Amino acid sequence: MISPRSNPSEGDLELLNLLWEHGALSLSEVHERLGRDVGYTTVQTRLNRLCEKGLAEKTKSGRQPTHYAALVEPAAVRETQVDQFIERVAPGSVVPLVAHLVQGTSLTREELSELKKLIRDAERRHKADEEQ
Amino acid sequence: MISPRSNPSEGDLELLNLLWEHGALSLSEVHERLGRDVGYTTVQTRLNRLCEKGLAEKTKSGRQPTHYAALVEPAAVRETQVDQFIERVAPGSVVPLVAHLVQGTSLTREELSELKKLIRDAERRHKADEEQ
DNA sequence: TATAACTTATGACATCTGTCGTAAACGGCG
DNA sequence: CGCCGTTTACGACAGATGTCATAAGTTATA
Repeated sequence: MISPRSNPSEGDLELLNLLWEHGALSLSEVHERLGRDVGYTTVQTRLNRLCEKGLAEKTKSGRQPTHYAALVEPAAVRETQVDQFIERVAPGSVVPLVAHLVQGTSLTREELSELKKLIRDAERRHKADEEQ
Repeated sequence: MISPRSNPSEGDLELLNLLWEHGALSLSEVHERLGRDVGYTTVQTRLNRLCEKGLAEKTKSGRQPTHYAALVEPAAVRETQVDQFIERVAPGSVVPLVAHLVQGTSLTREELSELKKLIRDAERRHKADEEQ
């Protein structure tokens, strides 16, 4: 895994999410898929800065327009983001945050069972630790 | 609840966390409690900007130095932050993020039970909705 | 090939944020 | 009263970020 030279900004993540979802994209493809109404060269600048930060790279093949490919893994970036977020928003108190998430109506039944399973696993690990 | 004129930045949250924890503080008190090594007038500027944003206010009583008091509730701010965070970091997929939290953070047994209860409640609400 | 369409390079600008210096205002004490 | 430490006001600056315009280069096609 290449280490990025700096943290992705909010806008960087907007772009990275697209590259993660669709794979390498050309400037015009990114511009299309950005739902928002933003200038073409704005997207260009932001993609280039993404490269300068080591978060993406330009790949050229034949006479296709340059494509931009993410250089960082979604899971890794997101985990770092989560950790930093907790640190700055609610130092040392995750429960209320998760509570808000779970109470927001968005979760499906499947997601709820997944979470339940995660918690059961965590409890098991807890118990195992105590028995040491 | 007063509505803030803009979103708290990362640095704003650092200050707000202090004001939420200790109540209204004077500039020098904030400066002390900020563990980091940062200039006195830096803290001054940042506290004043917090006020300009409608996130805090100056309160003067007698000949005490001015105190800064948060004007927004921690829970409300944090919930907004969580929602925005999810939207930009992992649009529409909370589970992996919560997974990382549950696995990475060392939650106590009590916290785990709380979470379990939250999920049970959410499942109940889910079921109730279906039976409509 | 010439022209239109698309792609790319550059430079510019405003705002936000974190950082600080300088200096004025204020309050207590000798 | 006059000095000194504290408090406050104000302005400045740099870097990050989002925004875009202009123009040069490239590709496809009529």
